[in-house]
Amino acid sequence: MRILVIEDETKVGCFIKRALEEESYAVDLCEDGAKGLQMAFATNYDLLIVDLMLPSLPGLDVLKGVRQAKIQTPILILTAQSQVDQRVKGLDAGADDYLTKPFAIDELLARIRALLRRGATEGSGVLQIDDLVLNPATREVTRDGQRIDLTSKEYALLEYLMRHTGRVLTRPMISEHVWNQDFDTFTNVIDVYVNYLRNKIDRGRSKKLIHTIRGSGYMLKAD
Amino acid sequence: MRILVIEDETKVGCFIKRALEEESYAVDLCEDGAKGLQMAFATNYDLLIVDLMLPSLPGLDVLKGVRQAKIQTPILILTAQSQVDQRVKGLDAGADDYLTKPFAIDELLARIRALLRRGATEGSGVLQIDDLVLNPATREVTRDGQRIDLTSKEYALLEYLMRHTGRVLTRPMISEHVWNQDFDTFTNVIDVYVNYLRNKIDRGRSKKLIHTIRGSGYMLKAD
DNA sequence: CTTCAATAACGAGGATACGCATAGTTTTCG
DNA sequence: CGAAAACTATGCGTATCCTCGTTATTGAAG
Repeated sequence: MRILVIEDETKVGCFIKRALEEESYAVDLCEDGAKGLQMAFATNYDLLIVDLMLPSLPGLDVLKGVRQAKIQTPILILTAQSQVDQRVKGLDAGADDYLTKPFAIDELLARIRALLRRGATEGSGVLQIDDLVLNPATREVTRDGQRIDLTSKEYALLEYLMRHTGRVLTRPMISEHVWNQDFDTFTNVIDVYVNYLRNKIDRGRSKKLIHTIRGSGYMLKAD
Repeated sequence: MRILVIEDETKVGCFIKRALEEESYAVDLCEDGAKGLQMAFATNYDLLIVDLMLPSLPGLDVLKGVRQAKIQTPILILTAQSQVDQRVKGLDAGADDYLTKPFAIDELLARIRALLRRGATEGSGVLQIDDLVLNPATREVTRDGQRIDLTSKEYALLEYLMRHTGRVLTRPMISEHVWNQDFDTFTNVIDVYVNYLRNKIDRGRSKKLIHTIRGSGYMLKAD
């Protein structure tokens, strides 16, 4: 999952970035509103986090700009305690949720999970394909009730696959959302990690969930 | 589907080419505006992707040249972040859509699908003839609800046929759009692949969809 | 109706590129 | 510093692609 953070306070921004990366999200940080808006156009993010107090361009305008461009990406806004009216305007302008500064990092992570969840299984909170269950809140993965331990990258890859079940995902797409690179470096990292996942998830099972689409990419599917 | 990419930055160009080829498009890459214009005249492309910043000939002139020649091929332009006015001029000059660099590859792919879709079933997103359904987003093909597995080339061929249902498609036409060769080397690859498709799609069915037009080529049709 | 040439369909097999597996190397982090 | 994770490098097996040669079909001419 790839997230853009637009936050001018360097300290806060870096803190958020680090926290999110520890949760296996791919994170881009931007300290300038105008530039952030461009980045939002340029890249297909899964979530935007926008501080409403920004220097060059007010956060509210970033919001409007994104929504005018018909980009449906969920947006979480950050406001100061005092800016109650700002918050309301933000939600009116198309934000999906808000958080007042200062906030607890756990609170932020919980809201993010909630927002990302919307596009997926809708409601339940866990992602599920056949007997494979992934719980983003606890980062716990089970198959047939049995616990499966994954490394950070393995988890990030699986989550991306599960959020796009039944669709063919090309290597460039995976590279963008799970790794943080826009341009291909001609490596086989993705192949290797798909292999790791297979060993932990499909190895020894009759029903395979990870399928390769030769010449195209990979797909997660029950049938 | 055959796509011409006019992009002077070798790295970006190669990346786009690879990504498109993974989606089973036939791709020509050209790093020079003047030459690209010639290629656009010479070959009947399904889509043009043009970078507006080119060395020899400005991308805008390529655009104008193509449109002056009454070529209706959809055009997608690439612009840098700063060139907002360029983008507007581009759209005025006949471009159908734009993308600012850097961009997300799946954003590009989505736009391409949208542009190619226009000429077809218009809107729904899936191509359908009788009980044969092809979904370009998932690259999934079904007949009578039953899943059909196709290789990359088989899929590319079928998509081309389905986008031109009811029209006679000559071998040179097929060769140009599905394979990457302008001039046939007197092989029978096409015949062979039509045969493969028949085995998977028409074999054992009373209603045949793939028809041979002796002396001309092939046609996909329900009747 | 038969014959014949042109065209298309089909089957078999070889070359190649793709993806998998495994082992080795670098990096991160406690 | 050591262990785990992230990444790179490489060889191998095979699905896919394509060629080639043979068989079947078609349509026109006799």
